[in-house]
Amino acid sequence: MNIKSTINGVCFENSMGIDLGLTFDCGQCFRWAKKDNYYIGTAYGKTVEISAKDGLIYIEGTNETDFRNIWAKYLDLNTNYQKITQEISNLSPEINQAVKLYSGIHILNQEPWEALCSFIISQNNNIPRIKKIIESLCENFGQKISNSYAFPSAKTLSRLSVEDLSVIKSGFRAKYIIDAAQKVVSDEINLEKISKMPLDEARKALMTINGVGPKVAECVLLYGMHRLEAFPLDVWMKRVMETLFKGQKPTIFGPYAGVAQQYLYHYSRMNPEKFKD
DNA sequence: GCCCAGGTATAAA
DNA sequence: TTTATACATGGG
Repeated sequence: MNIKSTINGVCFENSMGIDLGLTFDCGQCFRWAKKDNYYIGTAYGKTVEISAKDGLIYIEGTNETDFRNIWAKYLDLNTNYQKITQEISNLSPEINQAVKLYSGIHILNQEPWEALCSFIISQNNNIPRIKKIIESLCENFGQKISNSYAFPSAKTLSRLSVEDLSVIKSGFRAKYIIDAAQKVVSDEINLEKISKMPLDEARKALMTINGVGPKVAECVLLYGMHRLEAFPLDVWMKRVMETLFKGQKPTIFGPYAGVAQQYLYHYSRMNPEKFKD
């Protein structure tokens, strides 16, 4: 990829066609805030501002080294999404339409621990409040980095009590966060190893954490471990379509099809009439 | 007040 | 194995 340094960051041609709004606001991540003409967010302990203009993507607050080591991977800039979306398009007219509308979504490479915590917090919750709780978690227990806060480590959170966590108002989820942190610190849960396990084994391991069920496990695998390859796309798609046509939300996440899932999620929200019986 | 939110643990059928 | 209910909190 051809990148250039700017005064306080880098810029590069948006040849992969990433759509920042769709990518950051589709529900896969919770720490990006939309400003006037850019998104500001924190990942891997670094805060940056990302914007798109005239076919270029600008990342402010970074350098070429961090771009290559962190942001190119985080934003999944080296995956051929155009090829994926073509495959998806052939599956059905609905998917084809959805792909047209939402073809700039990238599945991010988020940190496994952050994804695990975030999706524990997401259960029986809504996105604005999920974001608030996570921001509060970072402000109260994360390391300060300039004007922002890193996501707190498992080690930090493992020492907290439910009362300590009451400041973030996560409700009944507090005990789950602490259990996850303690299992990670004791190495009973090794996210690095789990990320390389066969899918069913990995899912089983994640679900030994109190408060992690099939849905949270899928989100961690998909968004925190980038296990996009693990499900056959057609099998997953069938599940989602069946769920949608039953009038329910697609609550089980998939593969590589995470891409398609995101399309479908948006598509079903934007065109609810098409998904009524 | 009542209902719901990208669910899960628990008890009971 | 499948089905009902509570769970903390805040917004509509």
